[in-house]
Amino acid sequence: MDVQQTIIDALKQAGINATAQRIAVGRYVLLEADHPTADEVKAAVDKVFPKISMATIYNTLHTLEKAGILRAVKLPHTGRVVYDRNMEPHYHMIDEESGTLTDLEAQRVKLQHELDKEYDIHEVEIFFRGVRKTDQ
Amino acid sequence: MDVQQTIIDALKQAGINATAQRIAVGRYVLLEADHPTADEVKAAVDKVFPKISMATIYNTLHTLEKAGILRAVKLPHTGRVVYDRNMEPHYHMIDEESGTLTDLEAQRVKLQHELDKEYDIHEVEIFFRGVRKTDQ
DNA sequence: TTTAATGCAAAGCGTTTGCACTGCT
DNA sequence: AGCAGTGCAAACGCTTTGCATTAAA
Repeated sequence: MDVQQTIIDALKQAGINATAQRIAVGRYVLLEADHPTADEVKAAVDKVFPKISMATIYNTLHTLEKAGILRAVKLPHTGRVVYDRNMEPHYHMIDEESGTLTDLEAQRVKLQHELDKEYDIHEVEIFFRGVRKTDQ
Repeated sequence: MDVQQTIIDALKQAGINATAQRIAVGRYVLLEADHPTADEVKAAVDKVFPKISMATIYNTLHTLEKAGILRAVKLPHTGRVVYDRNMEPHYHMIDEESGTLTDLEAQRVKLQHELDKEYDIHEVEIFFRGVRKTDQ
């Protein structure tokens, strides 16, 4: 099955009408990209689908979010939004040197607290910030 | 010792020239406020010091940040910046009902991971999101 | 034909900037 | 006079909006 069809199926499964623009955006953010900003999505999609408008980029990203197959992450250092196709529980490492954002599977971090006594906790967001050690 | 003098001393200690505007802003963000936005700082300071400009608000907040006596926190749900006078290591709880931000002392949350093997970690930011349980 | 999706341009919001003005020293 | 601090207004970057146009069912 080709990539195009994979995306069309994914969109349909999510209840999203698979238009050409949505397929192009979906293909990039759901299969190819790694935490892109909206700009980067536009730049990438433009190559394949010139003249797509920023409004459609945002519309589509919001549609994917609402459908539960994409997540917007607001970065605390820049304040910018990046899009994350990893829908599993996970945290983020921000490499201060490169600016790169890396996913950390939830099981790599153990959290202990007694906040449940006071709160119904719906989500825990963690950003680690640091630099990758030089391998030696 | 009165409040005014406390702030003047705090500013001087931080190497900041204690102008009238800075005292007004400092008094609010360092003593009175609880995670205010820049707007809220302006609104509060305006009562005491009408016609202060947004530029001066931001200038002063940045000056306090650079002096290490105030911290800017970018909220992941709204993307807005709030100012935090708590300079001890701590995390944040966002009450989804009220929008309130509460500090959580670092020792209330135990974090275990082996990321230090790969990274020099400079900071860990945690946002808990949930609602306060109804006392029963 | 009537509904959904798109594209454009304008507006919005919070923040930053440039620059002239003020007021201490 | 010199200089840090201030205020205004314009610019900024990203995102959202309104609305007319197009494509699709």
